[in-house]
Amino acid sequence: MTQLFENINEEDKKSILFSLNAIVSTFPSNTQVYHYSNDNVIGVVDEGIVQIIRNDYNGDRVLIEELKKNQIFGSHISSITSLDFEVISISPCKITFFDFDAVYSKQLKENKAIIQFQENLLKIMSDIILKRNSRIQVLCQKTIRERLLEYFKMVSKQQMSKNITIPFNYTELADYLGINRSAMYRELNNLKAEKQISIKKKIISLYFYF
Amino acid sequence: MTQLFENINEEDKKSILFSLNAIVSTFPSNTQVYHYSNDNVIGVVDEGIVQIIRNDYNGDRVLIEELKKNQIFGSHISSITSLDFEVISISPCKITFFDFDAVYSKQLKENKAIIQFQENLLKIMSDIILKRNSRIQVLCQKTIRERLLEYFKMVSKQQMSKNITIPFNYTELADYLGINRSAMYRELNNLKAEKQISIKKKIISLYFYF
DNA sequence: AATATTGTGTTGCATTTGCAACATTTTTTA
DNA sequence: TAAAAAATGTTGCAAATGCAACACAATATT
Repeated sequence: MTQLFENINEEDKKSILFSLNAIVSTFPSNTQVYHYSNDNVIGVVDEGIVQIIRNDYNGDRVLIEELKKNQIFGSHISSITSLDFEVISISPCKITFFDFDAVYSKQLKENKAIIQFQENLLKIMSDIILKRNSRIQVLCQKTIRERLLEYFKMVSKQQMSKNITIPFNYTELADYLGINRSAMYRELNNLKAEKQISIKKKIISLYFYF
Repeated sequence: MTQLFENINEEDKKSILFSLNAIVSTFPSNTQVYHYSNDNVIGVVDEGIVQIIRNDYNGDRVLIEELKKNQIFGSHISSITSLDFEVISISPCKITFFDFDAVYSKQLKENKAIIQFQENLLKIMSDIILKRNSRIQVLCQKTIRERLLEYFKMVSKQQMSKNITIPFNYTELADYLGINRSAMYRELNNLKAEKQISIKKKIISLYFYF
């Protein structure tokens, strides 16, 4: 996974962050990390874990994404341009905010390191697009069983193992898959009964071929 | 919507395309436009319409996206790194292909217009991410009714009207929403019966408040 | 212009799903 | 460490959904 300051030395990093009006903030757990504004702010997670969540008009919450160290969010890439989107810390965390529009300011065009920075940003964006595509692939599956299996295959490919570790708790997993939690448990039990999978806490072993 | 060569003159455009090993190809309707390769190729739709499609292991097709003039696709941003992804022309079309990795080659760093090109590419990517997020928002709705309404709201916002024009045929719309076609019709009829919407061919009028 | 293909629209039925309402366990917070 | 909150796990039931199998209309193809 590409990082924002890959191949950029400390000095250039400081200079870039200064030019981008960067601000570093810390937050306790369970706090709103990002408030809607008209500026195109990008946030980088330096420490901790945050979630991008949208609250439905009917009260359901949609977990858009969970972000860890070095991952980014912002109005340009997270649809958090409306009030129903939230970025929430689920552990104490440290976030660097900077101004997206400033990335292409004239001032910065003089700085050579900015080209590397832009390249990193572009690669991060293409990573995000690939992640979103995978998510769409899973969500397009019609049945709960198909969603689970598609998701398991995806994670198995990422983790390069048939024993996968779910990066969510099971309530969040249901949110992520866009399905009802209890219906998900039912289907997990069916899969267990058919010996397609086995579950030990957050480790799921896949016994089917793909 | 940002375009790849916005604020770049013809001369610079030619120079950039040359450096990126660009090739312009034309295709008749219903043809495979993109074949999997190890290179990180980006395709730009100059004329016509193409669809990015993934064929499921169980035979269902998932319509990832429909692309028109100036929109882009590629291995870096379309998950078309595996053989089950296809890019299909649904009308005669003209496509410019270029090498993604060359965008940051040393040769190009000497060219000033490339900075504008990189900026455009970055903005296009953030547009794509926003589009994918909207799609996820729709697909996370649990019922067919909710998906339809969420989608209608989204399109209404885009088209800035309560009389929206569906950019698909209804079979494709069902694919896009990840639901069964006949179940979709049933629900559309329910919505009509409740006078929440009315349908005339591909124009749907929304009567509910949001 | 005739034929083939694709899209539209409907319905019955079996299956899947969401929901509510629980009990229980685990984790967090005071 | 006690109390509160959140997560796990289960089940019955009503409602929603997918699927198959149609008929018909509209487009494309030869």
